[in-house]
Amino acid sequence: MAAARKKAGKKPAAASARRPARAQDAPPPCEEISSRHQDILDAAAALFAARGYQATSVRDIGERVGLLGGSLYHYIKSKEILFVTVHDRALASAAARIGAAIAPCTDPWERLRAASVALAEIQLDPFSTTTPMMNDFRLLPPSLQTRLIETRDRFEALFDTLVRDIPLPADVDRKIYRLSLLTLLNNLSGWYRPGGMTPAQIGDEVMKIFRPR
Amino acid sequence: MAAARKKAGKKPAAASARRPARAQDAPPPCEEISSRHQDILDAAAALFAARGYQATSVRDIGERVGLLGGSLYHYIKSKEILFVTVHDRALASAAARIGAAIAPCTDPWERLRAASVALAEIQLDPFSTTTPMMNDFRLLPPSLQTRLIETRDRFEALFDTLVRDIPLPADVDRKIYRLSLLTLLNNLSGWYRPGGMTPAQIGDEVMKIFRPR
DNA sequence: CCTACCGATCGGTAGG
DNA sequence: CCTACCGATCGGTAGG
Repeated sequence: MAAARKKAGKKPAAASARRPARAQDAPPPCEEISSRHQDILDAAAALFAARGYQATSVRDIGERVGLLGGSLYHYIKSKEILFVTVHDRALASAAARIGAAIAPCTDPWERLRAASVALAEIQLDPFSTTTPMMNDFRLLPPSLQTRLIETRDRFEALFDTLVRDIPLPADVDRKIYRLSLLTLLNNLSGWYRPGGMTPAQIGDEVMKIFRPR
Repeated sequence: MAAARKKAGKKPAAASARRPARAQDAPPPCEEISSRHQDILDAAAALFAARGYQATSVRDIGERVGLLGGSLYHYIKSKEILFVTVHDRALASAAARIGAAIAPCTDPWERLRAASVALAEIQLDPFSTTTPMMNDFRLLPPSLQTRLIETRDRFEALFDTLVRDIPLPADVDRKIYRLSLLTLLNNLSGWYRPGGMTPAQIGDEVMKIFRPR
């Protein structure tokens, strides 16, 4: 990281060099602007997921897309709002992936298993950008925290339905059950190391624990 | 937080004012030095637990004990090493508390239940300083990360023994089982809100899920 | 234990 | 989209 900053004497023009030249007086086509904006969202997602909000600077994000930090502010309003945008998109993408995974299943236990395996795969995919951002909003201002918590709660409501449908002993608290399962799956990356079990196998093992025998 | 910094025009002499005056030429008694050092460790533990490593500045810690940030460096070597010290002490204290909780139990399930309830109480105690620091070493240099992970692994080995002793279906992976239980208990503060169940009741509910019926 | 400061870095802006 | 900069803050140090 320090080395990357040291050798940054070269102009960060790599991204625009990859793009076909465009006459300077022609207005930028709408697609190019949104494509650059998309690059920024992708770079921010990867860095926030890997290092967290506080440890990611706008200059880091700019470097990834071939811009200086200040130049990002033509596309974003603030670092905080950028994080909220990235967070919302990541959860929406995760929800879609889980929805597709449970669609073919009808048995309640099969549906919960399919959703758990899908969430395990999302959280452990090294190229996924949903990973550990789900938690740790503490570094953002409280106003944004409530926004983020609302989005996360809406995402987790998916599991609310799935847990409601499974048969469980009467003395098991379904809210604790659901929160326990989600906490577990969301924090797999805290101890998972590639090379052993696959994410799908881990999801299956977790379901063994959570399914009464 | 901003308000506290704003009104800091007053000299931060509160701590030394509470202490009885000492003749300026007398050598400082050894106990006073270690007491001040202890105050720093306590303040750092509370702030690291509440805000995390990165969001806690040495000036914040100094303010809590009535010193300026730079003055801390008479007692500490660096912020990083201060964190390692605080972390080690917190885990040692937690291990002692859990050891005391399981001592009266002989039945393997009772021992695991007692340990889980004790860990839930530690993680949810608002005055405890063990809370969420167990994870999130990402902001520290890798050399210290391995130190911290070693300490944490030694702490969690306590649960290794407990899980080894319980009867479980042959197809349940005990490593996944142990890591799942620990992940769960260590992240209770992510969703727990005071006023509902007690930490002990939550520990009991979690054990219901993890105990095969 | 403070004063006074170092160099680095931060999010963000003006002005072109 | 860059240059050049703002004010704030950071961990840490010298020198008394």
